[in-house]
Amino acid sequence: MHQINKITIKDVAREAGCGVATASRVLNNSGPASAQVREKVEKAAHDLGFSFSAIGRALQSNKSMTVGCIVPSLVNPVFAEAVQGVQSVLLGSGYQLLIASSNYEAKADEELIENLLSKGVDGLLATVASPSLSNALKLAKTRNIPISLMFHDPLDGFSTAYVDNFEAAREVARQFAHYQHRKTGFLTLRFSSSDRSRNRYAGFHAECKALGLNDPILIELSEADANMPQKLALVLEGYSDLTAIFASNDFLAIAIQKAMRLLNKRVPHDLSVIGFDGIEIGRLLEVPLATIETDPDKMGQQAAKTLLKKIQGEVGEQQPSLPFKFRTGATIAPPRANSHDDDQVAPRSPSIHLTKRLLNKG
Amino acid sequence: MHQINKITIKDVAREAGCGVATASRVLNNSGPASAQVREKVEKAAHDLGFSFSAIGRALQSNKSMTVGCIVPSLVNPVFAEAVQGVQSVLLGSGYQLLIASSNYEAKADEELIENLLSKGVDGLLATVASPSLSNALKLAKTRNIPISLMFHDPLDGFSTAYVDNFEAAREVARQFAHYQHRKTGFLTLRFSSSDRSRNRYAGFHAECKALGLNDPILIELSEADANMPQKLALVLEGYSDLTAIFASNDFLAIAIQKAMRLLNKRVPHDLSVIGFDGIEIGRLLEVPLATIETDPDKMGQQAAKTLLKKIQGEVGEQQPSLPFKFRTGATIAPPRANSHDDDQVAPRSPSIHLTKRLLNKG
DNA sequence: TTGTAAGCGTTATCAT
DNA sequence: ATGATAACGCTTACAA
Repeated sequence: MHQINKITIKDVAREAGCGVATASRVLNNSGPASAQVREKVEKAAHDLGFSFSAIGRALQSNKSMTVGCIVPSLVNPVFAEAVQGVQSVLLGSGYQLLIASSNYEAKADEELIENLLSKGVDGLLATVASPSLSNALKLAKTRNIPISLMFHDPLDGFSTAYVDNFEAAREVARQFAHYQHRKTGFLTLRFSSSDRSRNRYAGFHAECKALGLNDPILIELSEADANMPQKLALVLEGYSDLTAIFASNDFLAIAIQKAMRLLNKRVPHDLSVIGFDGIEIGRLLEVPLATIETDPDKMGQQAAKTLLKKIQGEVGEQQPSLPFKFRTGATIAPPRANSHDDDQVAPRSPSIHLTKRLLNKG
Repeated sequence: MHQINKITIKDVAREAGCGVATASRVLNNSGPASAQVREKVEKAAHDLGFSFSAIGRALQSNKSMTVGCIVPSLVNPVFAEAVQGVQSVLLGSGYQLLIASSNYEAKADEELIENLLSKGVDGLLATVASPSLSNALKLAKTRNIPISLMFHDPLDGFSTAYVDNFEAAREVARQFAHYQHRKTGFLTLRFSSSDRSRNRYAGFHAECKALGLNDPILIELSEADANMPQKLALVLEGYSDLTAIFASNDFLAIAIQKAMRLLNKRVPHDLSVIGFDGIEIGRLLEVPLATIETDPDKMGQQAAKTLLKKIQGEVGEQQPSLPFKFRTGATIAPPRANSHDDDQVAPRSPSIHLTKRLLNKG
């Protein structure tokens, strides 16, 4: 019951009273044709509502005019913007995007890429758990399918569009140092499966060390911790000696602010926070978020441009890392003079009591 | 230089020393085969690293195992979540998603859908400027390609997954009425090209009328207005008699809060605000956003499920509208007693002066 | 149980 | 300038 009415080039040729080759030539402007027959073919195609089958074309030309793109998530605005950037570049190019999101699962990465390959994509844009361990990416290379990575640091044999997470994280350490913080933490989700997060921590750690700060505490959250401010508050309570936290992304940073409010504490008075990504909403907050600004849209654009070059047989060499910028905000300030000046309005309830209260809420 | 190494089923057959039909039957478990040859074929396929070409299959079976999806934007979290919902449903189904975003442009809608059709998608998920005016959608129907709309109100001949924008907007009016507001506004982007926005305004307007409030003022913003709090502030200044604004989405609502801060006014003291969508971040704000909560993820899921049913030849009947819920927040309160109690700390500068100051900033 | 061959829609080659 | 035909990778009659 599906697909009635499929008009093929044969139909057009028959209607126009010519051979299929002629019809093809006319419709593609790919060869000679008398004005006579040209007219007839065009009329026939129009009358019949003909449009080419990309599948037939793909089979014959070995080009699908499709680019595959795999990202961990589309809900994360960082990736969504990157994809948007990709789209904007592809728009005029004749290529279309086949998008898949892995939900941050390495296994899904593999399956989806294989699927993309079987669909004959002409190129691959990817942000995966681990490019170097991906057999599917290896397979793509074997088949000589152009690949551009996004968000990943440069890696042997791949080209990538990225910000230098390590360097950006060093800047965060410098900012904290500048504000006299010594006891810092790094808050992240999925530390083990995100090279971005690991690189950020590494850079942060290295620069803290270099500047003589304490080693930053690594705090890895579960999905649930991150999504429920109450739970996050409980976690943060356990680290009340820290005066500053570097959040691996802006959402976490915003969640921290919320959690601190639940604890009757204030940002930046009781805890300074710096985020990462520079999402737009950070600017609109009552307490504008200090963060590392990046440009995922541009990242997507760069990756897509490089990929197109490669597809067209050009070199598509590795571009330098994209710029980042520290955007200051009201979430960072010097630490309180010292822990004894509890002149806060809200009394600090004993931890265990507070914990119960919070749990009952959640 | 591309696509070296393409292993086809012919190669497998040759390597296994059998005919292609046999290889196909083995690899698909679609017919008889001796244990002997079965083994050989499997080994050959494995050794050669064979994988099927979806293109070849699509051409022969007239099924691409691909579903096309068109949304106005992926950066808008509402659509991103819907797409995520779609993906989650499609995940186990064998169908893959071909995504396109139109950037809210009706012309792009048409082109992209046609492109999708030429790629032989087996079904279409769409959120477009105007389903009823879309020739491309008409074409899809002509070809008997199943379609599910998302976000659109029910429309003759289409099935859709949606929330009842009209009803939801009435609830907003009721809330404002309950808090004694009489002078309200409706703030939106792209009023003319978004049926959602129009339906929301219609419902809001109708219920305001029914409850005896003033007719709500329709305020349509340009992209620039919405993205720059300073500009938005200028706009809002022009409507200082309003005591409550219904923002067509949560981002606008958050932007209003920011703009009011720039004007040295406060939400909800000087202006009550209710948003739409219920994005997560609204909860995390210092002043949690009152809004209409919807579930775009579920919307995507429903649309995808219905579409799959249709593709498989089942009925896929229209589902009822998805539920929405008013989520109260700190952005709504009764209007100030009256305009003369200017006991604010910040003096209200004369409009013209303020305007200049703001413009210099932006 | 197995293999040969037709056909899906297109384009390129090669005669005419 | 035009048209017949092979080829792309696959599945499915059909024949053996």
